Amino acid sequence: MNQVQLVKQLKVSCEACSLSELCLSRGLSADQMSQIDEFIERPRKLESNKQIFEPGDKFYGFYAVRTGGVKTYLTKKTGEQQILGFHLPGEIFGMDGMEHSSHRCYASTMDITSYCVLPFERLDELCEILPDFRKQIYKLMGHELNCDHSHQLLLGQQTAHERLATFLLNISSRFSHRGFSPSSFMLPMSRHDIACYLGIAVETVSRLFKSFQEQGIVNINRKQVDILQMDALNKMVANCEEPDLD
Amino acid sequence: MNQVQLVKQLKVSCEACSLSELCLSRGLSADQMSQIDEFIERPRKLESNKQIFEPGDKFYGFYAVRTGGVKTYLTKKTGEQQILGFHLPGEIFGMDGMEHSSHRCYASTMDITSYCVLPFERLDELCEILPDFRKQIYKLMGHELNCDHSHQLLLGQQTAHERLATFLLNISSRFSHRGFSPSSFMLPMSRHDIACYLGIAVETVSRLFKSFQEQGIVNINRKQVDILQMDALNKMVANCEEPDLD
DNA sequence: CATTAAAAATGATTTGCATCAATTTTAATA
DNA sequence: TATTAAAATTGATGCAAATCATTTTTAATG
Repeated sequence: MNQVQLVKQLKVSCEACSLSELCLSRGLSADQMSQIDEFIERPRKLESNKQIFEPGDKFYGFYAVRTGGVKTYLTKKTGEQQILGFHLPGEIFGMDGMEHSSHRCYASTMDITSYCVLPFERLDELCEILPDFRKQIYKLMGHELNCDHSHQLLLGQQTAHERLATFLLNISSRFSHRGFSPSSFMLPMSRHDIACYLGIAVETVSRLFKSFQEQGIVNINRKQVDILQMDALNKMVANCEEPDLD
Repeated sequence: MNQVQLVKQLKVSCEACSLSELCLSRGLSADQMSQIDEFIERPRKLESNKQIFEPGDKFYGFYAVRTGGVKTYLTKKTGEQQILGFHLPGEIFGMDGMEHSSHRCYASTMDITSYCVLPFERLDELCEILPDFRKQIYKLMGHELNCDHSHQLLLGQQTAHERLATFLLNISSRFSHRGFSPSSFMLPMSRHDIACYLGIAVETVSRLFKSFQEQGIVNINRKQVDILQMDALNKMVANCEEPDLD
């Protein structure tokens, strides 16, 4: 392989990225997409359990997960962490830094992970000149807020088994949107992380997975999840949800 | 009073508004502020317990509380509500509608309340031409996210008395920023709403208020709160917080 | 001011889940 | 492949806070 080809391979391209339908460039024209391409840095790669940023770190921009998985979280002084969100390929995180130009939470990889960095100043410039892109950014922020709101409902009002069912359906739906099976997938996070996201104890996660399996609702082997009765899960969360809109 | 004066009085003005230091116009020049003035509608007034919007309602824009108080919330089908946030004078709500151009949560008044409506299309136009204003909007959205994150930490990891102490300190600090006493104020919301915000039972709120009072930490009479030992409250939440940044 | 309904407070009881403690399984590393 | 540490599971026990039931207080209305 010659020099030119190598450089080409290293150069990021949203146009070529298999995640372009999910990520920032969603709904943009090829022309607009190439404008984003111009400033996106070469993807960075980290192994599992590495920190991407922590509270106080300067806000550099948004982060887009390409492969692997990232968790964002807050901690109590006693060490317990509350996981705010799991971020799968094609998803964006880091918006917590917008308020003070410095981050307020931690972000760590949960697996070997590669991600793109989208410098905020460049995004802002695009916002100035591309109304469509601006709308995309608004939408993204609204989405983030709505995810947090659902999480608040879960943490404040749902029982442990409702929480776990909600979690499985949420991950399933996100895999499904990326074109993968909604009923068979690998969880990128540990039991401990699931517990910290759901606000329950690890032991409870174990026991509930076992219980779901005994009821024939799922098959769970380590991180491999097979949902056998999607309706049973849906029924379990039926009382927790708002009716579907638009 | 003649016709002209009457019209002038009805006309909203961010410049003249006593909340301008808190609300959207924060940090803008007088010139820029007058640009906002041009599209803000006459404030609307509602009595207590009236709905401003509900899930599915078209997203018209942001809302700024002038007087009174507003709660935003989600509900389970069984009726329980999870309050997502309380919105006091000078604060903004309604950003949940940005994702789908329709709201995802409910917003209701908790008191006689007047509020301004900020049409989103107009805000967006200002974003296009005023980089400073755009930054203000980003900051606002980041703030909203960070509030939600703190709330997630509270709901997922804090005990009932930590939650109530956090709540009192949070309200205190917000009143304080508006120039009111941090240690003596009227709560705009009912015990039930406090419970729904904190993810605990109303009875628990009553009992904890009583317990705090017996310890001489606060004096609570109906909705009037007097904080006697701010340090005691701070100590109570000491393990829950991240170190202060910037 | 009397009547009624809603909100808040108080007490008794229950329970879902945490916590504690101990194994078992899986993964990491020499 | 053996050794070790971390992750996950399983069981026993305790408790914080929910739930249920009742009373008291406050606010609303004729």
